[in-house]
Amino acid sequence: MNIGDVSSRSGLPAKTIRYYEDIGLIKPHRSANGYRCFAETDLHKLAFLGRARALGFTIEDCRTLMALYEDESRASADVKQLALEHLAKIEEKIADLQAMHDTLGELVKCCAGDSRPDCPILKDLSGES
Amino acid sequence: MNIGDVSSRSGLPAKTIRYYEDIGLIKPHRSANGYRCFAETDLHKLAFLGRARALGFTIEDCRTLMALYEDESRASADVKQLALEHLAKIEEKIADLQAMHDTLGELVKCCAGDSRPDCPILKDLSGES
DNA sequence: ATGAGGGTTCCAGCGAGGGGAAGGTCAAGG
DNA sequence: CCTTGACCTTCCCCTCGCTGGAACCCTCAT
Repeated sequence: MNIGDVSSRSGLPAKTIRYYEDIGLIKPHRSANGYRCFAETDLHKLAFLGRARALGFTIEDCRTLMALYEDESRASADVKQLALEHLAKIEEKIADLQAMHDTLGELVKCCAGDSRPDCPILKDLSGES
Repeated sequence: MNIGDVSSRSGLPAKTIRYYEDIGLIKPHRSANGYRCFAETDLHKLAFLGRARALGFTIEDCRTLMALYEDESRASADVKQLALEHLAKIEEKIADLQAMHDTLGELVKCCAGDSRPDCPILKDLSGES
């Protein structure tokens, strides 16, 4: 398979696939003409990576997850720990965003949103509380 | 005021303050020795920027907000619209993160997390559903 | 022969700064 | 007077996960 086929079958842009090779996540062979030559296992790995990235795992997490996946003697505890740490980071981000949302939501609610210059949002940002 | 004073009084790192000057958000004067020389108004602007950034506004949003703040004849509607757009982006991010959280949470719940290699998380990532 | 539509490499850039080097300036202490 | 240490300056590279584009090569159909 050439990169275009792998791209459409995995849903990942060709650029991303080249990048993943660059950083050593996959190691496709090369044809005589220099083109990357992907096997089914490469496609499978790329799909794995796509799903892991979609769950928000970092590239380094993905590297670890792939290694665990390929290690037949892994302990599921290691996978679970990684997932739990990631889950905690997600929760933290949600909490941060939620705090912003609440604060900004309050300010927005207090803003008339008309043609007058009076604005509680700007007032808050400027420090007049 | 030198940059160190402004930094400690605004809570922003000196690097960030120099960066904000670089991209034209503030324009401190210079002393004879080449040091940046901040007035109270600069400090005030930096505090404004700090609060806007803490609410998750992008630098470009901050630029617009500052312009609105300094425009005595602004319409609060313009501020509110910017805030509402930002609020929508925040909500979108929260929704994305929440979806990840839910999916990953389910997988984690199903994973024994012991010394055996069997792992529903890896199973899901590998596409065996 | 030529054009379209693959593929390849390499370089630059995004946002919002952070790290650190190399050097100038200033006040206090010996 | 000299030095030390704490500031300040500019400059350039690094982050993360790609993305865009330039310049070039390969293959097949017309």
